[in-house]
Amino acid sequence: MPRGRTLDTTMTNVRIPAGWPVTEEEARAVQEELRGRVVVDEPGPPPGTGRVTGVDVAYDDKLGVVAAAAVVLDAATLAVVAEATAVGEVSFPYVPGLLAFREVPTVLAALDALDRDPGLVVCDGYGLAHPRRFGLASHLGVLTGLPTIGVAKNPFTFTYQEPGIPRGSASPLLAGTEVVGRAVRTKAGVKPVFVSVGHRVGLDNACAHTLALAPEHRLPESTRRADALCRRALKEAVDRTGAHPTGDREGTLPTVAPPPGR
DNA sequence: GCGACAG
DNA sequence: ATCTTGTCGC
Repeated sequence: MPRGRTLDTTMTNVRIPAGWPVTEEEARAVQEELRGRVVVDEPGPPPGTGRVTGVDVAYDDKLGVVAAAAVVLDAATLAVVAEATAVGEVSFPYVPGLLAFREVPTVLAALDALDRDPGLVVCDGYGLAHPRRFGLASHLGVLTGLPTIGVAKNPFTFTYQEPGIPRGSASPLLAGTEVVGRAVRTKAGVKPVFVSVGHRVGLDNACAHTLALAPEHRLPESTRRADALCRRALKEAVDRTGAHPTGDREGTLPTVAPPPGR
């Protein structure tokens, strides 16, 4: 029984929820219905206090497997205080604008498996910066009630003026003339990250958190830790149950518990 | 109609 | 996201 890490690390298996959208039309209808529940009039937790949790997912599309990780950091020190992972079956294809339907079930399971309150949740993707103003971070926020923000690596379909070179420079992220987020330079001279509000957090606070979480690298430590953990979890899940060169190659997804007998 | 498009 | 070796740099 390998024990590599020091922290309590939970691992959960996930099935696609009954009634989960199957078509793009159904998924868009769900977004339209949930978008009204996003709360945007709260400033959110002050940066540098309490806890911040990074979430991310990794895929093996060939096997239809997805792994999610949630890593809880102490906001003041950025020390890891808790982690959890979940593995499941891919619940939706990648469609721009419908990313949440691919990630939400497994991410929710990882968050549920944590042994303490996540605090602010930082997503790899967008919140209000979305075609229907309901990206992954907002979706996750509405479903959990937790404050969330989105920090994306690409501008998606939005436009922005290049921020100044120094770390901390920023410029509006625009959908036409509407401000949907902010391009934030977390590292001098390096491509900015794209921050948007998810749920129960203001944009200024979301950007302040992002900068506080990225003192050294372009991406927030929360995202970096979650990214590394979900990749590890995916690899371990595939190594453990996936296709062996000569072994049985029955559809043995990690979600299917090994039959007791037989 | 065609291409672009978070991860 | 993922496919992929070595290589330059702190």
